[in-house]
Amino acid sequence: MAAVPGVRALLSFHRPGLLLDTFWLTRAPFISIWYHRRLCSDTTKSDEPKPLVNPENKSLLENLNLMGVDVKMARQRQPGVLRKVFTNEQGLATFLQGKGASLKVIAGIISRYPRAITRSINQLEQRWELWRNIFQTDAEIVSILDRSPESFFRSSDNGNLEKNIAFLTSLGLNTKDLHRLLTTAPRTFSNSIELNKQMVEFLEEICVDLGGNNPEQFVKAVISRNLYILIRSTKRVKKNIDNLKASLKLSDSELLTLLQGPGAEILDLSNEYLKNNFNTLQQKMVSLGCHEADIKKLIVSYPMVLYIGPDTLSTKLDCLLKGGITMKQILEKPKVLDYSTQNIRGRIEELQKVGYDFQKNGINILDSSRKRFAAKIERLVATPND
DNA sequence: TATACCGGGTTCTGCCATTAAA
DNA sequence: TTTAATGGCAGAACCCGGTATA
Repeated sequence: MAAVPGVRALLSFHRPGLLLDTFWLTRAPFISIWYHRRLCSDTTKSDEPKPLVNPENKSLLENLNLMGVDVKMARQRQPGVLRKVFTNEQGLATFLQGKGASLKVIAGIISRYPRAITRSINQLEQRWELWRNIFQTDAEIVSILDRSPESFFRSSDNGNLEKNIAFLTSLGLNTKDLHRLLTTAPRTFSNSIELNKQMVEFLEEICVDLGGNNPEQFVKAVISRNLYILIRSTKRVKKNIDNLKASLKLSDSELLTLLQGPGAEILDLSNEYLKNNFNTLQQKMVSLGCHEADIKKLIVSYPMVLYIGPDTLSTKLDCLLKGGITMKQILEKPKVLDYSTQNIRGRIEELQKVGYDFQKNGINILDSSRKRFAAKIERLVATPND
């Protein structure tokens, strides 16, 4: 009976859709030896206790080692793959090399997502072609695979991928949007089509519930503003929306405007993180003499303030206040919080050197690109009274 | 010409748990 | 029982420049 897995594996070898096309290129020389050894050992040592799991495939390990794969990492990630009899590591390597991937990149991909070596050449070629509908070059795809191998290899269901592309296009997302989506959140395309549909339907419902009359446009706006939304659960997004509504005491129309505007950007944050950040911000602002209306105003006009971690936000606010800027000014121009504390501190110091008066001239100067800021400083030095 | 407003670009994977399939 | 496929989670900002307007 112990020989059955080996026999089954050999029988399955003749089933369509398996790795026939490349297998003989990879370890064909090993198979007869392996099969013989497996049958002999299984029949002659039947008294010995059966191992709990199949042993690792030694020739596969040798191959992976030769390819520079971090076998220890691969074992930790997906141990089952190392026990497989039929794999396609050489085929995968040849395929990826043909697309311009270096040996180091290929080794990195297999180390981090070993299941990649179970994909057949046909599957790889089909999937690559589908991605190429969105990307201009192979190099772009290679760089994403290098960054996130799981996104490309986790599913072998190319039909699902094709349906996803069609579905996302049907939402009114153009090639540029799809490109951004696949570059930024490639996992979206490995989601089951049902999961993506679920999120889209959920967002449409939110829009309608809030009195919106263009749910399609709402969905497009949210996805376009937050490319990570489709790789989050509806549970998470719903809880964030509920929390925002309750904490800020927003009317339906205010919430709708917020969500399809800048508020979309914070919907994918973890529920606890968003809640904690809100509480910390509230405490900090109250301690600075702000009222509930100020807090609401700040979050509605600049929701990204809730994206900033508690320590960073506190340090940043202190830095601005210490530099002579008032809370009222920050509430008027919250975008200044976009910039790093280090950047703000440096700019305040430079402006103080040239005698810049924040009360008289405002704080907009802090919210400008490096180039524009430098040009402004030059002008201030040339004409100090400006 | 300088400033204000606003939106876009960058990047966000790696792991674990659960379910389905073999 | 094992493996494959899939869902879900934690983590946590900064900068630039086009265009409208004063």
